Amino acid sequence: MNSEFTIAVHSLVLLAYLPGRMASSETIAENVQTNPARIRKVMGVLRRSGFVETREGMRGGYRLAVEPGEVTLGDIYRAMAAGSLMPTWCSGDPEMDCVVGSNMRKVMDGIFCEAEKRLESYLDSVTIQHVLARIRECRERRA
Amino acid sequence: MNSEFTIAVHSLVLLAYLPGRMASSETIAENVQTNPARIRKVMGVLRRSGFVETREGMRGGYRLAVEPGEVTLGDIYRAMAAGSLMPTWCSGDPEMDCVVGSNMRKVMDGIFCEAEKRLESYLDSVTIQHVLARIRECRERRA
DNA sequence: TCGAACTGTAACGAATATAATTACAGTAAG
DNA sequence: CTTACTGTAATTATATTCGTTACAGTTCGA
Repeated sequence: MNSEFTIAVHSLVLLAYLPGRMASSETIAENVQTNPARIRKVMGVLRRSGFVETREGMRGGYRLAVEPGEVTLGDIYRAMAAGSLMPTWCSGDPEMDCVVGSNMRKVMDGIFCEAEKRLESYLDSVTIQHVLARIRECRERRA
Repeated sequence: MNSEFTIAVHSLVLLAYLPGRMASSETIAENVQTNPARIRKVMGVLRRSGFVETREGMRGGYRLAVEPGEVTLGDIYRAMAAGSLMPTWCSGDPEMDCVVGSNMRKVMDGIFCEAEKRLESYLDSVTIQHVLARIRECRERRA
């Protein structure tokens, strides 16, 4: 799994936790524990997908553009990491003689494709709101 | 996803396609399109998990030790690539002050863990026999 | 209108992960 | 006792991921 997915989820949850406010890439980066440029790159994708609004210039930053209960991790996955389940390395070769060697790639593609559907369908059952709620549970359990 | 998983599935399907016979690491490597040392490494794991029998020395090699209809891709996944869904890179830091930053890691862990369960449950529904059958379908469709 | 505080983006380098190669000791068949 | 194998590890090559730096463009406010 792509770690940009994790960053995207973390950032959106943080924005949901700070409703209305603009958070700068530096603020988010500190919370996520990475550098601001990486955050800006991820947020660019989220902006183009309509999940956040951005404002450039002084007092600019990022703000959630959707209801936390309306965005699922599946939506974020599709925007950030679609196809990440399939390994880059593929076995076999369609040009070879053997039935197994020549068709394995296509068959495995189908399997990974179906596996990804299952994964997405689970991720679709979890919203940003859910994630934030789980985080708040952690706090209560500690208290 | 780990590409050793793909190699393992491919190898086992090939062995199921060549029932009874011993296949050498070189034969398998050619079919998979990689090098024999890599195959031997993967087969070592499959042997320790009981999926194949190996014989060293002349005319040695690998042979399926189980019924193709009895081994699922889930079994292979657990042997070869368990935990591969979770990214190595983690966001946040349990030591920090913010509720979000300090708990995100644990919450995401839980989500990836559940996602992996779903993935495994799908992979458990596909056996080596199924994969081989799909490959044979490719041949028939071509004819 | 100028400077400070931001985003957007790309280029580069460092660190890490993945795959190929090579080597060689051990084992079994003939 | 030689040949054809596996088992395993070390080394190198390659690809990917992540961090860093840089800078043009934008907006706010003094």
